[in-house]
Amino acid sequence: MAPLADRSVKKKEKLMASVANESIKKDINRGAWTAEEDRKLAESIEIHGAKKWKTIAVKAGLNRCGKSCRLRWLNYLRPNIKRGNISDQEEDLIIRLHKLLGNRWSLIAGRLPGRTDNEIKNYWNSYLSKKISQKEKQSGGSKRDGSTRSRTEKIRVIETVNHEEVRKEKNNLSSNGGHDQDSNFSFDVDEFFDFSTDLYTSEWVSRFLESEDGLCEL
DNA sequence: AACAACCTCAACCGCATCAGA
DNA sequence: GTCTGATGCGGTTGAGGTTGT
Repeated sequence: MAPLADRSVKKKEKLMASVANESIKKDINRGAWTAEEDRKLAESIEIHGAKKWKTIAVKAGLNRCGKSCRLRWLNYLRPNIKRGNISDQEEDLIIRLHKLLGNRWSLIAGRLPGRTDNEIKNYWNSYLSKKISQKEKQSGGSKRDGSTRSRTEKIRVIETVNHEEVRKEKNNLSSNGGHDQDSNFSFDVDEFFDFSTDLYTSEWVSRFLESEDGLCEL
């Protein structure tokens, strides 16, 4: 691995190279937030509300883009945020919801009060994905050693497994209702379920979670 | 102790969607 | 209808910390 200083230089070069990026043209602050910036952002949101992020950034006197402010607020400064130590129950819920919804992190986060989509995504990518890989290895599913995969590749594998599991879940559910049990049944979760409204998703997920207790074997 | 390899998580990027003009 | 700016989301990156040799 390249030394930290080298990596930093490379990152800067990469950033400067992307001339099209508006924020760079305007010489906007990037990287880690300072306590002072956090304070200014929180104050500005208190006054203007958590909307119009560009305005909030300007009014707060922050040399940041609106997107960056929004992300900082949602993932770090927002009240009632739970940090660290994801409980067994939460972990179980994440696994079950991911099985159902795939990488829809915001929807999953919506079912876990105080948790952010970013946190759940990170937790999945850094911890749960490995747990599932190990589980797969134990069941003799993969010929290749999981440790040799790149992270992106690992995620892809999980996604594939996930879609297969979702299909099975739906077959199970539909068979309960006396529907098609054909093993060649092809299922597209996006086509079949309308995720366009949170209300629908929320209701459906609740019913799913109530009805599938014990389905997760991890 | 020094270095490399690995891990975690905050932050960024690009794209899609939405809302208002 | 379409253009434009704002917002939201998922994928990816990389700084800094931890662990292994």
